[in-house]
Amino acid sequence: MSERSQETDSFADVCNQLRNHAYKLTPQRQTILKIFLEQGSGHLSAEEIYQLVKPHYPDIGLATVYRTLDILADLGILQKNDFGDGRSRYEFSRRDEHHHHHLICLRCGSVSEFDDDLLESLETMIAKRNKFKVVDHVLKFYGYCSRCQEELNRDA
Amino acid sequence: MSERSQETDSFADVCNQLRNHAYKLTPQRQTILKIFLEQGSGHLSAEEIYQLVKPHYPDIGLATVYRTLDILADLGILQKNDFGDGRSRYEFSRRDEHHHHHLICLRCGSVSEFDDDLLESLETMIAKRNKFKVVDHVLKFYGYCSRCQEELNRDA
DNA sequence: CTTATTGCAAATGATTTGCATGGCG
DNA sequence: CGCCATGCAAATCATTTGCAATAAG
Repeated sequence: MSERSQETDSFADVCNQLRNHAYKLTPQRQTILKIFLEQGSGHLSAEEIYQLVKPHYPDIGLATVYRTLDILADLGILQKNDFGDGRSRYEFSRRDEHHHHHLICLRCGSVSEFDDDLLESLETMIAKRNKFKVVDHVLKFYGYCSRCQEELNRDA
Repeated sequence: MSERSQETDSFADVCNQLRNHAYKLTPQRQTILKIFLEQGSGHLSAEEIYQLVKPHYPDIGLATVYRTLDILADLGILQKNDFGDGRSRYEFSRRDEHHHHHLICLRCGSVSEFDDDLLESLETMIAKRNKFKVVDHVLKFYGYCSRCQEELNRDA
């Protein structure tokens, strides 16, 4: 229940952001947005989003998906990630939410998330030490998720 | 003086690594290797390496450069980086040297490096907390280098 | 000798772009 | 109504691959 109203709020919210930036509120853009609000957790590629949108809006072009993702990422509504599989992956990023980082499994490719408190102090220290003004950071850990660790032990 | 002998050692060292893995020591591979040992510090793209090799070995093909970079990165002799400019960038990575991370300037594109002591403990903690076995990590800070900060203040 | 390696050209795969048409504000 | 947005197809761009010729061990 609280989930639904939260989703609705987010949707209206993003629509306003688009309007404020003089972007038109086309059905294609709305559909893509809804996909993210419904999925919530996934790290979707452009092609995956394209496939998910098609049932709702069959005439959409892949180029439109790319153009929309660009806009949403520029506005900070989506986070564009590179997990090293050759395509960009997008996830919904609630405003004001401090962005998280990723644990990428080298065996099954699953991606999980973690928040960083410690990284804050590391960032401050490094910025000071190098006279470098940090505006964003990316932290990824590659390794094996717990499930894959078990399966590897079993096979060995 | 100590620099030259160090370079020579590194060269012989890498040649041995190739031999140990049953890779042939072709002149193309040797030339590419020397480029890295001479440059030392740069973060070179495949195309840039190709251009640097050509004067020494005009008939080399770009595909060979890519293939060689793959091998050297697999052996841990080179570190393959993604700085978000759409091409991979390689740097020489002395064996036994704990790999460093990057400060990427959003204005001038310069890349500087820093080492991480604190990240170690962060890694341990996160691994424990998430039952995730970490084998590698990537940490990048995006922001403005000291030079660009000055220039931005001047212009403003 | 024997097989890994090479150069070339063609293939790939994600993303971008030109352009005429269509639709939001 | 004007101009942004769209769909389509063609263009890009980095990287990969098939293949016959070549060379390292």
